[in-house]
Amino acid sequence: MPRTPQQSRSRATVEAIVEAGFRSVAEHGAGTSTREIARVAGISIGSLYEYFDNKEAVFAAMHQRFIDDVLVMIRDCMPELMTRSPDAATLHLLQRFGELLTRNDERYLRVARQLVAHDSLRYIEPIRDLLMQVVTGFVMRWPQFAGRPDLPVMAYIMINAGIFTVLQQLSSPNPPISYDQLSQGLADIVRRYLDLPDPATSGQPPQMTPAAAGQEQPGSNL
Amino acid sequence: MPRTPQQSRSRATVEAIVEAGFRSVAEHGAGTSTREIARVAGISIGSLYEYFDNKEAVFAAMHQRFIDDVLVMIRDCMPELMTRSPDAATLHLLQRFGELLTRNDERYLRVARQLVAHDSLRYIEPIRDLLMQVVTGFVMRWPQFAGRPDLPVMAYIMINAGIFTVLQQLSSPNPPISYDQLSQGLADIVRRYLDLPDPATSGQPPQMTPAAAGQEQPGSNL
Amino acid sequence: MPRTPQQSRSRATVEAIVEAGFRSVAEHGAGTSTREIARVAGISIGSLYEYFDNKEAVFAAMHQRFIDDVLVMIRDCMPELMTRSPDAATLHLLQRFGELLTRNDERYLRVARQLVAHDSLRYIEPIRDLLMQVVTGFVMRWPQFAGRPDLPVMAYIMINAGIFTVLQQLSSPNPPISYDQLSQGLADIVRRYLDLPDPATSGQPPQMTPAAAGQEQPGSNL
Amino acid sequence: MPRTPQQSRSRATVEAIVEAGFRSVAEHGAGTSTREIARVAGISIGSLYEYFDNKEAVFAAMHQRFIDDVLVMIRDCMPELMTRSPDAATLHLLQRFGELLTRNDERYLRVARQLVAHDSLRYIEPIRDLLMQVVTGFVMRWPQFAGRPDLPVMAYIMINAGIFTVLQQLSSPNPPISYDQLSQGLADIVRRYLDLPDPATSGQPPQMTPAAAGQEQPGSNL
DNA sequence: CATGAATGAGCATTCATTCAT
DNA sequence: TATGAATGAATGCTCATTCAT
Repeated sequence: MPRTPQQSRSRATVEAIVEAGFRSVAEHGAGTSTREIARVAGISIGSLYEYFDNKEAVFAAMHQRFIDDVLVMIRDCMPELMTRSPDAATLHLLQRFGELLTRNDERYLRVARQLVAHDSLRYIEPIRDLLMQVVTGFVMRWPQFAGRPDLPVMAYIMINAGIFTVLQQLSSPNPPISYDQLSQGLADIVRRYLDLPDPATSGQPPQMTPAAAGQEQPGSNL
Repeated sequence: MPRTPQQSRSRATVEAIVEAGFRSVAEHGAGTSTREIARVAGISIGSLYEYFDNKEAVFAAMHQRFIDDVLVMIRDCMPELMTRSPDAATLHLLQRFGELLTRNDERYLRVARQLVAHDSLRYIEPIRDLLMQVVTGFVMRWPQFAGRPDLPVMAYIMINAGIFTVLQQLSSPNPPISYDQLSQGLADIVRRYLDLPDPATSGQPPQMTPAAAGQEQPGSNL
Repeated sequence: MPRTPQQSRSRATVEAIVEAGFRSVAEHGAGTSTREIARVAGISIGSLYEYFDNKEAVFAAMHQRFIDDVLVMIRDCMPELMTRSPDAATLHLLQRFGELLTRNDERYLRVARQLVAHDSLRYIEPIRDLLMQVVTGFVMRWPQFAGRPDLPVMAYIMINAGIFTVLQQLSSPNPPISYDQLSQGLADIVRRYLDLPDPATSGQPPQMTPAAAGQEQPGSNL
Repeated sequence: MPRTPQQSRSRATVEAIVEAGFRSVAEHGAGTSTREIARVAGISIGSLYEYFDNKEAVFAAMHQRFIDDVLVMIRDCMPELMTRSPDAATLHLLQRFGELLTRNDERYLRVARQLVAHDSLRYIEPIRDLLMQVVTGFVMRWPQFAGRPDLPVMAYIMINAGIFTVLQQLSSPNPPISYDQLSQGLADIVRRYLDLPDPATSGQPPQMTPAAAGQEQPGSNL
């Protein structure tokens, strides 16, 4: 029955343990021991168990920390995203997501791969849900997309494709394509799905207004 | 240390161990023990170590077996694939891939998720390489795709997207979309990338000839 | 190290700890922790160690409390016992003893069994000594018993037999005989030892006077 | 899943562990560790767990060993017991029981006290049952006892009284009475219950025949 | 070749006790 | 006096691996 961190000292210790958890996983993999985590945190093994019920709880805290940071990142992006076209927004989000995963010695990247291996995949649902909200936001701005019956399905697929190809990309020691190419490719898939013009070949301004975008594509093939 | 299986008896034992490995992982998860594997294989733990250096080697053999079976499956499909349009071929391949992963108590699905969690992601490179060959095969039949500078990149992305979204789909207890929707969606992404006509709305026959396909889409909007 | 409780506040804290000890043992068994005892007592673990040297000391205090309560109970009974015949007194005492052991969630029963398991059996000596005094009291009232050379030995045996068979009886989930049968049986053993008449078959009043009792059994076969 | 000891080597190891269990409990008390038991047995901790599921299983084996030895002892006595009067048989049994408990550094004495402390009291039921059979044997030889309605109850009480007073006696460092006095006293209680003549004062031979005993006590208070 | 008993490092977890505040 | 965070030795148990037979 670990204490709830009420005081600043306790809070700092909890923080140190989670931090040590990331570091230990980075160094020894998912099979790292509570002893190692405590050692890295600079506390005794007994103290670790003062703050966490068991090893699982430490990992859950790490997972939650990762998820929370992703959610914060997306929310931070939200206003910026809404000023862009869907494909440009995709590009922007992928950049930010890649940065987040590789920050701090790639700690989140390792944790994210653990999440895939465990049943813990459910942990990423909040992320998918928030991204679906982003899609909904776009639909309100580009009403011509609203009628597509396959929008929810395609959004779900593209979100998953984005998450997992990025994970795979960042986990590869020698990826055959660059992260930029990956991002551009995913954005291209989004653009094609929405029948948006190719900014590289089109003479039109890439930063079209939502209203204009809708009018320019009256014959949307849906 | 362990002998190379030269004789048929030895080969059969190795086979039994790998098979037992799949069964044990299916029943006890990735943390299954060498004892359990030996027990299921019907041999002594000592014999297991006659044929495999260590536990890791057994898992590596299982991974290799999985990869080999995927490669065989793709090669088997190859003639059939070449008679279809790229998007129809995608659909066909995804069906076969899904079947392979869920065969035998989902044994390959479990192993595939382990591959993601480990550094073992490199194991799937041969699969990607073979799929790239499939793409090359299509390019030879549909010459109009050959000139696309982004083809290798987009193929790589779509292959990865296909593999990982399928893994994620099959691993979800309650996926929000069906496997069929996922396959259709991925095929749709391929179709849009290649500017192929939507078989559902187009009045043209979906099983167009390669030559026709090229000529029918002269004004491709890319 | 721990202070002697001189002030009422301290005395109350000691009391709270002992009380919490009984409650914790009742709930978590003999292996309950000092943390749990402190928690139940509503004090910090640090405070517990202000009043008790160690865990053992808390248990010793509980044992002492149990012994003291038994002694008080016997002393309270004393006048009543002296008005009865020895076998009737035995019956009365066994009833009171049983009640004491099962009071308060059987707390004393649990403690008593611990005493048997530990070397702590010496704790019950004061009880035996007091019961021997009860016997002495009877001897003064029934002088004909005084001459028996085996009286101290038999008294000792019967006292022990009474204590342990009662403990065993109360600890059994499904005892083959009832507590009442046990008490009657033990009283019967006392009655037979003293050659007292069977109250069930004898026409004489069971509440004979001590003097009469002696005269009625002149030919005692001892 | 510890192996069943099939081979003589295994059987010897199991034996060594049980033996070490007794020794460890003798030295360190009931709280002795599996490590200590393994050390005393001269094997590794891993081997201990090859033969026993867990610590509890080792203790259960010790308990069983004790119970079995008591049962064997009683069965060995049985023919001898049946040639004696009930009180003489009681005396004989108590001597043998005392010897068994104090053999081998009093190992069984310590274990027996543990049995009292645990819920393991149920372990001694087989002993009580066998002793009840002994009583039944006597009843068949001394038919005049058969009609006593309180015989089962009194037998149960005396058996328990015998077991627990002996345990208590042998556990006391300075018992106020001798083991011989205790045995004589318990036998005396039996004799009085059955209205047998006092062998010390009676001119009759103590080894009366069962038939004679029945005839000599026609006015048995039953 | 096969066996399986034996090993012991390692792990998660507990808990009596201390001591700085 | 009181607190409770911190400690770390100790425990029950697992399991990959070895090696004598």
